Amino acid sequence: MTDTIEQKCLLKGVKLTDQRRLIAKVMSEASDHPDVDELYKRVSKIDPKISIATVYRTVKLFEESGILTKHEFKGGKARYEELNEGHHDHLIDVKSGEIIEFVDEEIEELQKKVAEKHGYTLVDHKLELYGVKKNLNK
Amino acid sequence: MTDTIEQKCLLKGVKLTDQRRLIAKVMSEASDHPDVDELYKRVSKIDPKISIATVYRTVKLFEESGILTKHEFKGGKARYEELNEGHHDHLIDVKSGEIIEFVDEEIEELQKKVAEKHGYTLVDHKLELYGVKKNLNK
DNA sequence: AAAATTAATGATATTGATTATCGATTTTTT
DNA sequence: AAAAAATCGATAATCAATATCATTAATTTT
Repeated sequence: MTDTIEQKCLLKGVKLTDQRRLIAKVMSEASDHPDVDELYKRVSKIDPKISIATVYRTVKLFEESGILTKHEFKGGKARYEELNEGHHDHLIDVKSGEIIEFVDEEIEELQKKVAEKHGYTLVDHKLELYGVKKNLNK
Repeated sequence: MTDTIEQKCLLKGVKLTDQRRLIAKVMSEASDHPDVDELYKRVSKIDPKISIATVYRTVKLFEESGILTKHEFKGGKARYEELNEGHHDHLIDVKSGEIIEFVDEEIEELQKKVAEKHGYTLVDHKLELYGVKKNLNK
């Protein structure tokens, strides 16, 4: 297991309040990619007083501190995920919405090469694959 | 040169009105990736009567007809581009906003493989590279 | 070709996600 | 403990995009 978000905040000097700590905890425990509404629902169960404005503010703060990443998948609202060393991309099931994480070193390498070829240093990238499940017993 | 948008509409049975024809022409002549506001500005110069609602409606219609593609680059509004056979991805200069188009067959192939490996058939994908220009005379 | 029906337009209201504001509360500094 | 600064909750404002609706244009029916 890797560091919790709370630990990362300590390391990066991001001040934690009760609300932030709660949001950190819920995001650390999430194994999916919740949007703000969903996250708000989850934290509200524990602290019904929390404001959605605080949730928005906090995910933004965490994102700017390099603790969360924001995904803007096709035609949906922004979704958030804990940012860990092991970067990955996403394969999205267009029927069910299920999200599968994957890493492909070869693709990563080729991306860098493409950028270099055009005279650029790659600083970020976004790769999303959209697919439909294959019928395996055909 | 490839077909104009107007020709594609004829082929695909998309009915053209004066407004749609104008939007088609402006998009066919565009070599960049304008958002709706920019497109509205350009068509307004020729037909000042046109409504922005019509521009929104038309790009949506063209997109659904497979004539335009919509790009949702990081944190900006939707941008549109004519869709031609030769698919390509985008390398975005994070400083200037300049957009460079590229194709990399090897990456395309690997994407399909990744999807297959997870039991999926790739139906779509999005690849965006974000980079900074290299100092060439170093 | 006029009447009737259907489709598209322009103007504007509405929506939905996100950000901004602002007074109240909490935390930190002095 | 008083003063200053930061954060919060509630809600207003913003911004892109869609929906509504009366008017105009195009198409079909007679």
